[in-house]
Amino acid sequence: MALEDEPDWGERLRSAGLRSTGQRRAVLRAIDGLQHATVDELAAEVQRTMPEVSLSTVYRILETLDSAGLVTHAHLHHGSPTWHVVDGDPHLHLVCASCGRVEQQPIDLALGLAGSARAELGFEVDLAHLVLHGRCAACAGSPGPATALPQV
Amino acid sequence: MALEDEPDWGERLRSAGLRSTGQRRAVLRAIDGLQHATVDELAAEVQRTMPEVSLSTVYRILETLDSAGLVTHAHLHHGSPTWHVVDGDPHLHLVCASCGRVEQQPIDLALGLAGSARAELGFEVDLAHLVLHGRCAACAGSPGPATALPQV
DNA sequence: TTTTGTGCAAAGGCTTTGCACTTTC
DNA sequence: GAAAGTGCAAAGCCTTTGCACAAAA
Repeated sequence: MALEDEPDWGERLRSAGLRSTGQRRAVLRAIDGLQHATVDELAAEVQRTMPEVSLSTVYRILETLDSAGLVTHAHLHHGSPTWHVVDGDPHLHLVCASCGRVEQQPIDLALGLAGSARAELGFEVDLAHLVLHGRCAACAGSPGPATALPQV
Repeated sequence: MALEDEPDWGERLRSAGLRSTGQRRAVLRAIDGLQHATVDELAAEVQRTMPEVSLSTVYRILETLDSAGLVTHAHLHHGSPTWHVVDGDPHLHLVCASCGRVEQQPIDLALGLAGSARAELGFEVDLAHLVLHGRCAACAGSPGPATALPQV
């Protein structure tokens, strides 16, 4: 979030062998800023500063960035996928079925599971794509003050 | 599927407070037989014996059965959800990103993860909805072309 | 007989595609 | 200047909905 930490998106694009266009940088910036945003949310964010960017361009950019490995997506909710930047910091997602909130956790949480799957089944779990559905602390019954605001 | 083990779908429907129609029984039978089938696959299976059953009817029946708790669905792949009957036997799904195969495993595999999530985060994981993406033993081990095949 | 379910066809929403123009390298 | 990217609009899925008819209770 800190502006000074803002990655050099142009550089990242070039490193990935892609051309650095204003639209692509804007989409990267939007994904990085919004975290877990849907296509429409990203498009809206981009169009705030570049109103002429079309939805189809956003779709195409997302696909390009995805195959280049710069971003990835997960199906956290039923409808559209949500997107986020691929950092050096893979994480898994916890999605609350009650309040809809998404939280991230380091993949360490699931290292045991991954180990078991590998040892017992030979299955290599992709932890960065792991989504845990369930109920967050607030909704599961902790009497605590519900931070249970609907996402968005 | 041993025929003698075939559940009495009409009875199940009635118990759930639903009317027992030929279409509903056929959809239940198809879900039970195909396992992890998509809407189109289910419709095709049903239409094999009841050609006049329309796709919209299958959609409506799935929604009805879902809210009645007789079946459930998971988003195993990107597109359509896949459906399966709710038995006394919850399981989690392992989806191979290379060959697209889906395997089921008892939820025991992830009990440790669920415990950690509860203890450390207060998050109650819904194990029956857990999907592990990754590479199955065949695709992870064999350096073959499997890793390059687009999912079917 | 009343209530609920189904078939058909049309409408909706989200995503992809074609083509001419613009931008990057 | 060549190759790649973008905008716009149209086309394509998949899914839902409206309405008259059919089936279940």
